[in-house]
Amino acid sequence: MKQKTSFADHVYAVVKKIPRGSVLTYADVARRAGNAGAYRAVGNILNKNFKPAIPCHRVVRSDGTVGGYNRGRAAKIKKLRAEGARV
DNA sequence: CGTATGACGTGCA
DNA sequence: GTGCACGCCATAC
Repeated sequence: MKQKTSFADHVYAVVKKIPRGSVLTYADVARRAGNAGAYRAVGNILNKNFKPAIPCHRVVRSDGTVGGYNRGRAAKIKKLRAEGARV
């Protein structure tokens, strides 16, 4: 069957399902996407295929640090803090 | 196909 | 606790 869903599509689906006030790590997203260990690709895909419908700002590093954001880490941190995330 | 890149993760000094 | 280097996987060229 044609795999219309690439790893990136899974990542988007997972990130889109992140509830407000919760944050997942890149490793977590990669695990849910079906490719644990591909946390490297997760960040890469989000960075190259950023979508406004995806709360990618809820994806942080395993350390709890924000990491990066196409709009600026400050905006991401501010958003996460507004939701109650610890950054 | 091979090389280069990256919003990462872990280990070590 | 901080900084540097290596390794990992997917995507782009």
